[in-house]
Amino acid sequence: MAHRQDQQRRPSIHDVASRAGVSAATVSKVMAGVTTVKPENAQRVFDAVELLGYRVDPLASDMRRAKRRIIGAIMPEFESEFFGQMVTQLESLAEQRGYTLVAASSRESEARETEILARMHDWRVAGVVLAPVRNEHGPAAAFMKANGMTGVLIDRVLSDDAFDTVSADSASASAEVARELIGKGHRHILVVGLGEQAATVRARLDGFRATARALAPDVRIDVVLAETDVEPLRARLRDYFAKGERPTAVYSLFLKGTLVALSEFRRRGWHCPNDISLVGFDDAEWMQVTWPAIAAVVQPVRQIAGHAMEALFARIEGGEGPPIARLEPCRVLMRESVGSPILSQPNPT
Amino acid sequence: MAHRQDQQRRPSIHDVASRAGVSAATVSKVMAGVTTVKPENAQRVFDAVELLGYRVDPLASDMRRAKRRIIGAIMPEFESEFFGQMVTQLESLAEQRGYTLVAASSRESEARETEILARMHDWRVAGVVLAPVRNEHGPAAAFMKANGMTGVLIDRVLSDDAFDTVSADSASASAEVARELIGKGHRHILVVGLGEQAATVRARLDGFRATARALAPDVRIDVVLAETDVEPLRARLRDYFAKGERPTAVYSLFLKGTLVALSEFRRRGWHCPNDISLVGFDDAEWMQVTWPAIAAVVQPVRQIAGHAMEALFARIEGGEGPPIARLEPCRVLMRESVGSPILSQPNPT
DNA sequence: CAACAAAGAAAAATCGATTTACGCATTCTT
DNA sequence: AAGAATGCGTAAATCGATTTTTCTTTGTTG
Repeated sequence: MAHRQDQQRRPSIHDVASRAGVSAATVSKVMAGVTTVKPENAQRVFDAVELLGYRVDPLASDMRRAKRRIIGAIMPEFESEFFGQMVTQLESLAEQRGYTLVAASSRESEARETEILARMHDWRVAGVVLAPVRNEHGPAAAFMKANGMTGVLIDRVLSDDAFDTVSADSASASAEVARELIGKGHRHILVVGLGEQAATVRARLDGFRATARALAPDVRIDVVLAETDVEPLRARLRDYFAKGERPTAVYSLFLKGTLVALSEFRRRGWHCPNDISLVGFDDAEWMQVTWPAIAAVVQPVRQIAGHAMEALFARIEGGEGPPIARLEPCRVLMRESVGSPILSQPNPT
Repeated sequence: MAHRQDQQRRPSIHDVASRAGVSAATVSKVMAGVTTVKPENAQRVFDAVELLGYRVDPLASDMRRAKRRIIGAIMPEFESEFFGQMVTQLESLAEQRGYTLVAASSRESEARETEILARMHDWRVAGVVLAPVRNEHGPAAAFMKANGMTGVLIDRVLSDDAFDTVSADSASASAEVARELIGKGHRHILVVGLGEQAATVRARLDGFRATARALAPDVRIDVVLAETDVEPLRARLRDYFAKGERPTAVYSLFLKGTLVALSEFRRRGWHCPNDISLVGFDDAEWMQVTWPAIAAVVQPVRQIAGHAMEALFARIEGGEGPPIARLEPCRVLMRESVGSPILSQPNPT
């Protein structure tokens, strides 16, 4: 009997109340830490809670609030280290504040992004951390605005007129990559990337180009981009090389681009850095153990997650004022995949 | 006014009811697809729903049920492709059934695992997909049993007396790796891995050893394992090689082990497959673009996720019977990192 | 000591659904 | 044609908390 009750039905606030000989309202106050309860009664409540193993039902607890203690997170994907770490961080930060994080993957689809958002709106989430598939001007952000949702935009965004934004300082990082490559003597550089529409791609491209041209006006910068899918990018890159183009360095604006570039190098039998140099935006654990180690721009995941949550909770708690656009500085790790083009000329194709 | 209402307060079932001129109970029935409502009334409800943009509040809707339409997922981490894909799949499957997935990372800690589970129990989740940090005998599974929770155990498990389990067929895959390596002529093989306590490590090790010995009784198999952390493993591996041990192939039982092995090869200037062969459990996208491409055992993520959810929902819907332990077959991709030891002897250290 | 203020707790309303119990017409049996 | 069965709805109870309102006490003060 007792056993069965333990297993089947959890004690409610009323069970605690009757056990402690007080009303449910008093139990609620004690649980919430309100101080206007006589110490003696509070103790009786604590004892009953202990005895019954009572824990507040967060679902019932959220019923009466307009803003529930749930945060939604929407990421383009979960498979990469970047978003994996991001979700881990966000979850941890939400938990610290007593919120539950519900994460969902838009799987690189703007349509799904909006569907997920609608479902999160159904849950009356207190706020949303959205890493949009393309940029801040998509239907998802519009949905959030139209429905008066609280949220923060991260990663593939620059700034918005309704929401706070937090992203990596792509332009500065790209400028540093440009300095490194120009400094090493590269004068013909190919930039590859996915996500033509992503706000950050423009920033990365422009930041790179401006700095490279400023340092070496004679530099030639070619660009090969594709929208969402990897295969079109691969095809375009293949065409580019098939035309006989022979840049001395490749700068990839996204992780997937780095993988595509590497696999094209493989196909052609080129090795880094002797035949060609490579540096990519987005670091990954494997990049430091391969031979050669791959140079990469490291995004400050913790800072992005931290500031995003900070901004979000400030808004949830009623913070006013114009939206803030934050840019977090990146680190550029120049590894073995980058060398000097002088050294790469001895055995030309 | 109207605008404000649109933005601030979402319509409730009562708003729909009064607009349609019926009771809330009738609206509830129409939304649930009950057929005992007069078509005319149903139409009025649909119209009102359309007009007001009404959507059921899942939180309120779950209030009255014992089993809420929420599924919990606990993974050791989110940073690797394997668990990233797993969460993506689980989320998609939960959504298909009208459930919300709440995912959390135990960050490789059994203590956190239990805390998360307690929180999910507070939410009265209908079921849990748990990928335990160590194995099925940890405190998390015990907690689930003690509280009568419904759940499925995946990945680092073999079988359990209370829960259905789904995992990769580590033993068979390892046997195939053994056949490949022995077939290529390797007679001194090092097995490295993390997670001594993981159920699957034992299976992988035993499967490998049994088959290798059966095919080549003279084979020498060394083992270097560490519990949870990467650094102790790295140190042990370094010691092992420092002693002058010179296996012709390394089989890593976990992704992190593969990374550690690769970085140790780097340190010593060894190249695959000429100086040493390498094959790892767990595939990753980058493994096919590096030079050499890294041989790997591919785990069937979709199958594991699919069968886990199938088993879970069967139990949620009251399915009886003894727990089922499922093993899903893996694919072994032999890539360039594996060669013949004959070829690797020309330039010995 | 009457009058009034402040404390503290209980009662009741509320959040937004679902579900049960029951009422009122019709329709079906025999 | 009386009684049972059925179809379709509604009112009210319920889920488990929080919050507002009301009601006792107790304490203070003129």
